Amino acid sequence: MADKGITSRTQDFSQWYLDIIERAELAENSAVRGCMVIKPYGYAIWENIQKELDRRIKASGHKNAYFPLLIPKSFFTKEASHVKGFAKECAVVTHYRLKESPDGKGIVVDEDAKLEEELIIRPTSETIIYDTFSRWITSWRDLPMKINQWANIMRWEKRTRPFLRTSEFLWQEGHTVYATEEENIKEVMDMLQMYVDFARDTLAVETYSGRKSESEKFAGAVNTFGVEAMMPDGKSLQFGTSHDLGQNFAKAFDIKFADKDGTVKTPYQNSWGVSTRMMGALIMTHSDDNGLVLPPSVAPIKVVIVPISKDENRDTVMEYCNNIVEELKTEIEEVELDARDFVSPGYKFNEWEKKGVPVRMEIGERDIQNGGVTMVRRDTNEKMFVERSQVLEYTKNLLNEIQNSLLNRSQSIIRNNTHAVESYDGLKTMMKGEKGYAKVYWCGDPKCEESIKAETKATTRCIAEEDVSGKCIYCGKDSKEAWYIAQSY
RNA sequence: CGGGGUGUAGUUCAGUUGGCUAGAACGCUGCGUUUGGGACGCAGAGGUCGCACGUUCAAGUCGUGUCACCCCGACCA
Repeated sequence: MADKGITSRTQDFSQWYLDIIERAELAENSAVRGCMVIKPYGYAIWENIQKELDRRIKASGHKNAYFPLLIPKSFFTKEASHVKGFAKECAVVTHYRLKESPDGKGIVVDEDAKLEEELIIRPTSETIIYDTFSRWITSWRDLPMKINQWANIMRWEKRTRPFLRTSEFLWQEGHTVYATEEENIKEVMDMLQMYVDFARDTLAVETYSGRKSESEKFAGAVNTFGVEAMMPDGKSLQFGTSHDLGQNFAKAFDIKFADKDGTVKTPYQNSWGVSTRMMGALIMTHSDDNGLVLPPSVAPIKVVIVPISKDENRDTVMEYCNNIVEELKTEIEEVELDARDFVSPGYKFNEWEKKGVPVRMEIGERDIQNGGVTMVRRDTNEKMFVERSQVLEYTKNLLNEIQNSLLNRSQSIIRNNTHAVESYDGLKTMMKGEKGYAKVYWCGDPKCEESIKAETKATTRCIAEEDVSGKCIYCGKDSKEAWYIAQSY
């Protein structure tokens, strides 16, 4: 079941992984660790993800905007629990100028150019956006205010892992302001569901979603709801969150509006985001020992055609291939003809497998004589011969079939790795072995949660069921809630 | 911040009790032969052995210091 190989590959930089990203080498003595360069092929995957997410976000009524990278320290400290949650992982800008070193060796910070107030490189943008909102919002007519930002952010994590926790990462953060609590909470849940649907339909990743515990919630939020995916090694990956901010930030940033009844009121807010981390979920969920496996919906190249020819018949083969490319492109944009004649077909097969292209066509003299093409699907490595006249129709169906099949596999992984656990000993055994999600009763006491974490490394991921009755797995007291708990990234 | 480890070619690494002009594989460049699962031959380019100081006739190798990175923890909306 668990493929430890895939997981370990996301933690080091093996060869095939280097097709997508590489470790940033910023400088010989740079203290910046855990930044990554996203290569063109990797970025193309991200762009496909962005495109579909952006469509869904706009469909929910949000408009894209952009706010500054640098946040004055004073903004940052306005909401008490927010600053407490992020303070330990912030990069701080203190100066605005360099100068030649007095000893003539290189460049040093000009101490005369010290900023009066330090600037924080955004670890998230609530504070700078809400400072702006306080000026944008004056009347009930300005609400709801629905804004989304695509940006990079920086968190100085003590330990980084490629994709899963990098110092700098790309994300999308949505910020909404409502006049009423009901509207606000509805959207918190709607956006959570949007992420669940996106993961399922586009990434072919099945998830659990629901409310987070007090200790796991966003710094400054009333409630946080998370989306969790199961990785092949039995650990859970949180790849999206939706926060009910209540009036916490509105009060801290003095966001007010005059309502229809003439009184001045404080609005309600929510925020939600997903990051390049979900590319980690995508890679770990689907890939195998031969490299990436990409769902067609996000694959930069959906079909690759590898011509197999010798000098004598190159023209014939290429003409046949070009003809097929032309036909495919009428309905499938992402088709690539690998016309390089300086690498062997075997090399190409391997290379496109590493890159996770869903469908490969191998076309040589033999196929032409048989009146068709050889097709190979990446997810199962199954080879098939398809009549020339059927190629377009067959390819479209095959791409759908691959998308569905990857989702089915993800669904069985999450299902097969979820177990209702009654006894604490059972939980300990599970977390030492196969891991996965334990569905347990928990009384809600943070002390039980903390002890479970200390003894099993498992944390509460999200609530599984409310209004049920059972006994807390740790203390045995009455519990009305079942929770998914797991070790996590 | 604790524990462990590593710094030698673009990459991964070898380099013996200190000893000759510092090596291999992959990658890269050129020419030729190849091409249905990571082709082969020949010729080439490529190194301040992390840095500093020390011991020695002699240091990639030993010592001290320093810097950087990796792994395991702790931490992580």
